[in-house]
Amino acid sequence: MKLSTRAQYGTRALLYLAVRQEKGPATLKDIARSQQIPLSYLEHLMTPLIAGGVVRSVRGPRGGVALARSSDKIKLDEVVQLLEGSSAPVECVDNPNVCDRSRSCVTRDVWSDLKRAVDTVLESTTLQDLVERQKRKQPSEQEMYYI
Amino acid sequence: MKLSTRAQYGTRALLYLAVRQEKGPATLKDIARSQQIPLSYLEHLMTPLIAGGVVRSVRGPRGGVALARSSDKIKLDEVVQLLEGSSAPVECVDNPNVCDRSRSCVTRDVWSDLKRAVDTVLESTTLQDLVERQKRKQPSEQEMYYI
DNA sequence: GAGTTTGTAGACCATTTTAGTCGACAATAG
DNA sequence: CTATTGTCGACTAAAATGGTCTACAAACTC
Ligand code: FES
Ligand code: FES
Repeated sequence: MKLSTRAQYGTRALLYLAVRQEKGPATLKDIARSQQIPLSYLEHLMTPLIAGGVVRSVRGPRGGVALARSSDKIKLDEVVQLLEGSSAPVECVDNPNVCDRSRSCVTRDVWSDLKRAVDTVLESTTLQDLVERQKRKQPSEQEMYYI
Repeated sequence: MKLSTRAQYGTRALLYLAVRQEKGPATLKDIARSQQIPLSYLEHLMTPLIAGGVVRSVRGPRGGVALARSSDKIKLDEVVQLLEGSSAPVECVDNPNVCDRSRSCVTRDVWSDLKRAVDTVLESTTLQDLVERQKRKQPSEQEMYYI
């Protein structure tokens, strides 16, 4: 039940954008430096986030990326879905046909419960929630370095 | 958030043992055939389960493996732990020192929530629960083939 | 419109993990 | 002793992961 670095890096990057939302777009370079993510890897994480409508980008000088919506409208389940795919721990939870006996398989029921539990957590957490938790933890922090 | 085949195969194998618990040990060969698991792979799954005290084994003719305890005393979290390691989605949840800022990291808090949610499901499900769910689903099934 | 600054797309690659095989061996029933 | 079972370790093929690099496209500045 591991999460790849994609979701970890991606969430950190989005949190960074959420914190400085009013300051306009941030460059990928800034995000990469501040969040300790390899720049050329971060590019690849942005692609699905942009395609998924979570982030918008502006090219050219003074460009960068920013959240496409306000942070309280972005739930983590969407972020994780875009970066890692479904949260189903085994494929047949989403797609019963891959196992021929899935109709009567009780282990599949457990894996479904697992997916439901994970989604419940991720659906109930928005980027704004993270920003607020962070304010509570380090109210006087000036810049947000590596989380 | 994927589960490897180890946990899937392992759980199926244990469920098989739970269903036929009173019949004494089953051979690995039987389990492998019935649950569609490569025999030589199944051997490797049994090792940690035996070491972890979930399964006991008997060598020699008429030998095999059986549950080491009654099925209602075996929770799935133990099984998954033995076969996959911790359910923590990122390492710093279990071991905060791997990230230097873990004290103030809010994304880590989310991953902790995730682990908690997963563990809650797995701790509240025993092999006996699975057996009962199965009886309810296919009360007249004679043998348990591939789940 | 030349030049610089940004993001975009794709091919490419090294390492690690996963899933599995194989062969030798150990225990034990008969 | 021998057949039958489990045990252990080395090995391997294939996939996933985590990343780099090059070429390019858009947009702003002068
Ligand atoms: S249906 Fe897919 S594991 Fe049983
Ligand atoms: S502390 Fe490990 S990801 Fe933030």
